[in-house]
Amino acid sequence: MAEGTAPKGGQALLFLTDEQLRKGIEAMFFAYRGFTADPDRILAEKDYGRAHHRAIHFINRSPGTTVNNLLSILGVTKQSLNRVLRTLVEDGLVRSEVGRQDKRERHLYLTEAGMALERELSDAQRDRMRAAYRAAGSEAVAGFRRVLEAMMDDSMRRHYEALRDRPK
Amino acid sequence: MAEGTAPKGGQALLFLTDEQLRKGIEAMFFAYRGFTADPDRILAEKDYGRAHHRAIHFINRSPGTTVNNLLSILGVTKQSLNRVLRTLVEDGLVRSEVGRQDKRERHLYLTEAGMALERELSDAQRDRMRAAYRAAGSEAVAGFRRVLEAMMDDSMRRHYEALRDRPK
DNA sequence: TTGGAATGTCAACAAGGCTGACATATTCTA
DNA sequence: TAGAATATGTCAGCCTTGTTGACATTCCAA
Repeated sequence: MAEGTAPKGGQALLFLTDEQLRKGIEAMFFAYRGFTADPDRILAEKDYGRAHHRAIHFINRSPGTTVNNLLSILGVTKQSLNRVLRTLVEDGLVRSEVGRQDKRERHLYLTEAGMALERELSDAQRDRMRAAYRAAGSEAVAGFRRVLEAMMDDSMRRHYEALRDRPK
Repeated sequence: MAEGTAPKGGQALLFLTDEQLRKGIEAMFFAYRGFTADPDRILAEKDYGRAHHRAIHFINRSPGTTVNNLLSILGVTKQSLNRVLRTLVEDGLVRSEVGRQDKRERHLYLTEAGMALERELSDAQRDRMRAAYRAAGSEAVAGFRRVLEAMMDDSMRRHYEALRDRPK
């Protein structure tokens, strides 16, 4: 801890100018565009959008997840998610199974084709992330994650952490 | 440099697992939601959207900027931007002035009312950013920015840097 | 066994992206 | 100076992805 500040309590009391904060805000804005650019290009070719990517990503991360769970991770309405899921099921990328215990629930899985697209998308996104990490160095990476984690809403952080250490 | 890796060349050769990269990707996703949540709430009350926020932000950052410049910063079509600008001008938040040298250009400025909304939005966003920075510590902040900057497309980084050190 | 809660589907609407075509004013250039 | 190029605005229409409302099915508890 402690760098460019006088640490008083246990936590360093950072001196933060509006200018520094504003740079962080703009960095976030411009970087997010880069973050989504590569998958967006792949998706556009296949007539899918970001919503499809998000669904595919989290189904892959938690195979067998229910629609409701996905809903609360993605933070959209069920109607909105449903439209995306329907096309993915129609196109044979996602399989939807009626729950055994509770038949109201649908459990979602990627098919082989779904996994193939997931790999293509996440490879592209990981490539950029890897390049950024390499360019920034390992200390930067740790800091990057810490700031992002602190920026999340609590409900999102819960989802994030629930996914964290599952090696897939 | 060098942490959890064997530094070979001048640049540390980070050892990055897919797992680490995936966490970074998910952190980015969930954090961006938090990043936009507060302004989104304010905007919703006033029947504006994120598109209005973006326009207001960058007009504030570069008063007198032209439509064309804004277009290339925002990366949208002029039709799309125009729809937003028209409502902002109609509502008296933005002023559009015919250029003195080149009368084809329009120069954009925030009105008093526009500045007031800008302050409200950026205060909310800065508050969250400040809290995240404080929670993460000053070393983390530097790393955060470095990774984000490395993640941008070149064209976006140019815009970002052009804005960087202007104290407003 | 029945009424309420949970889950998911269908229909319709809005915001904000997009393309294409075109008008207007202005500036630059051959 | 005529014509090309530039900067902006506008109309029309499309798509994705959000929204709300209405409704069907299933489960569970009183």
